[in-house]
Amino acid sequence: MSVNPKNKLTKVSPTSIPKVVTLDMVAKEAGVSSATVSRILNGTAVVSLVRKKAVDDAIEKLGFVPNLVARGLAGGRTYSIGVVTQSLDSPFYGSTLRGIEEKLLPFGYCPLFVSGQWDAEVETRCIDALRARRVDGIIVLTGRMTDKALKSYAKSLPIVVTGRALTAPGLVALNHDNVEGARMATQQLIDLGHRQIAFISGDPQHPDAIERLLGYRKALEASRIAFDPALLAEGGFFEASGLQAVLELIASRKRFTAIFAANDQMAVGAALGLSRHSLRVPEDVSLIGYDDLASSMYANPPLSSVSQSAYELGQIAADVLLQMLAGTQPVFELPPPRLILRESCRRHVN
Amino acid sequence: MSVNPKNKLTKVSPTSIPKVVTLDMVAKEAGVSSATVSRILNGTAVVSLVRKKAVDDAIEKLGFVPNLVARGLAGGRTYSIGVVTQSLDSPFYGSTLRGIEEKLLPFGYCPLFVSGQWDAEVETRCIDALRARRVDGIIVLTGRMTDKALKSYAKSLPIVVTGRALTAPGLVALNHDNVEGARMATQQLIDLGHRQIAFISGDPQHPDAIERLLGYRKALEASRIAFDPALLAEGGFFEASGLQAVLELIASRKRFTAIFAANDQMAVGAALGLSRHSLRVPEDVSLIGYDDLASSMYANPPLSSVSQSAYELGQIAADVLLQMLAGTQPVFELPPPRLILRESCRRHVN
DNA sequence: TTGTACGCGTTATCAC
DNA sequence: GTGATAACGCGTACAA
Repeated sequence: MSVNPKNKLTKVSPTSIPKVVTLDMVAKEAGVSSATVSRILNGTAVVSLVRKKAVDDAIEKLGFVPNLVARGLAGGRTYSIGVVTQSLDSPFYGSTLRGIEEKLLPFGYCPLFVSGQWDAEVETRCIDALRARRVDGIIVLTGRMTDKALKSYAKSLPIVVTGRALTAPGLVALNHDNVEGARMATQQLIDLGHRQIAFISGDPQHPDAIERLLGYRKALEASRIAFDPALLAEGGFFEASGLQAVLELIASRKRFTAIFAANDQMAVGAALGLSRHSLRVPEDVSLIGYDDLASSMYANPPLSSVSQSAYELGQIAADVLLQMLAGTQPVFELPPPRLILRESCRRHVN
Repeated sequence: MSVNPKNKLTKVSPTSIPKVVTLDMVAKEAGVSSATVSRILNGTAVVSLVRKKAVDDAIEKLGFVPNLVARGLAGGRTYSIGVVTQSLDSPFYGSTLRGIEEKLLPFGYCPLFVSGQWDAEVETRCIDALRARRVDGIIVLTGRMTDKALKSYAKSLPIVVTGRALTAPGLVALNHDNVEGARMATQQLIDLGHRQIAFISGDPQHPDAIERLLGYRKALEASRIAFDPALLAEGGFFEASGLQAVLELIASRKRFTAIFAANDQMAVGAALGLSRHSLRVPEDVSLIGYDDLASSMYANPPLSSVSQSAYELGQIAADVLLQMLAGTQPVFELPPPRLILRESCRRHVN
């Protein structure tokens, strides 16, 4: 039984000052003009040390906290970034949100998360809501909206979007190489001696799904394995659909020795479906997923997967937006897909 | 292979108007005063139909979108609610955040999520940041901050906090009955004939952990089973700690036929640890978790768990805050813990 | 270096 | 009902 080393007390004195303190009050207290206080707060201009000391003391004494709403109105920048995710409880995007937040905070920016629910109309409303709140920029995670609509928004606001390949002024797209990731996963199964490899695709509306199917087929072709539509099962990126897909696959009596699922959630569902029919992973069927969710390491058995580092993606997206806001040409490097091998796949033996 | 029924086109026309349109411009266009436009926008007073029509047309024509920052400054309310969660990628709180968002949006409020990282100081900074942004109210999910600090904040801002039992003016606490939930889970294992029931606790700094241990002991006492410290393993609420705890338990050579883990993530880790030693769930060891994560239904085997309906919790928290903002005495009912039985536990046979 | 004065876009308080 | 006009709290020319 481990002992917690840092048993530090959690006593924290709140800054709570019920009264509202304004910059003007600080100015009065310090005996200077409000402009001087503002200058000190923003480092806009050089201020004499005596006055600076007086102002700092006054701020401390009164417990002054700048009103960011007023600052936003006056300065034109709100120091908040809109983030359109699809669902706040997505295990994949959750890490991305964390990456965004951690990158933004040190620079004084605060993310404003809204969810688009995989619906173009909802997304549009989200973006409009963010614009009404005068965010300084927007990060869109994948999304269903058309490229055209996105480009149009980019005219008035810097935008970073993931999961697409397009370029436009004021718009940077961060596109993960799904084809290559899927190819790697499939190739791995081929290298392990598998020839009947089933593929559980994602929602065909989703570009990721299409690209991953492409990568699957690409690997098969490279090894001169004929693509068999009977080995293709359509899923919807959630666990339930992976389970369903495997049940259909089994019911079809089509033989397969391995499954590549277009994401980890479906892979987990598939694993359950297999065990329902007493098929063991990896003894009877090898299994690989996609996304490398944090939980996949603890699946039973630990799931092999293609990592597209959701957390880093968030950090990069935020970083790129920060660069755009700074007015510099954004430079960035997207990590390539990485195959994470765990215990869910093994060599096929006849 | 299922066919997607709603193959609706995703064409959405963006509201994008690069030019900034102000309320004054609308007023000029409609030939009325800005006050009238504001009144129509907010329904503050009765306006003649002719003018209303003119204003509505002008709004439509110019594509006017109210500046919520300016509105916040002038009106004193920002229509945004601060939400202090602990980690944006928590599978448990993710559902809660979704519940909060879905409840708030229809009322014109927008949640502002920040994460406290299970650290009282970080939380304090979060709340200060939210106050600087002039949120109308705050929801704190559990949190490490002292009750005293929280009460102090509540003096200047309505606060809803989960995972605590305390009352104060301007403060409502939504407390889940952890003791009862843990008691139910343990009792279930006892009812199944288990007598050596190990308990993997959570981070002892966390009130939930303490209460769930209490519930575990309460159930044992009720059945006159002596509490055995050797069956207690300390975890930290993450998968890794559940795995570690089980390995320690096994290494200690202490016999046990069932495990109750203080949350699902540790339960999943524990399941992996058991399989590392060729112990099957539930044939050799029964297992119950806590939280009923969305993914637990698809664990292998599907995990029995105590549900505290994270999603509903979020909805209720938001609803209570909305009531406080409306000035009414909040009424609400917290759902009791529910035991969700799946395939990870079974009757103990000698 | 420092202060004055105005503007940011909206709501709220008056009179009419 | 409706329209001036004063806040709201801060940034920033401009002048000193």
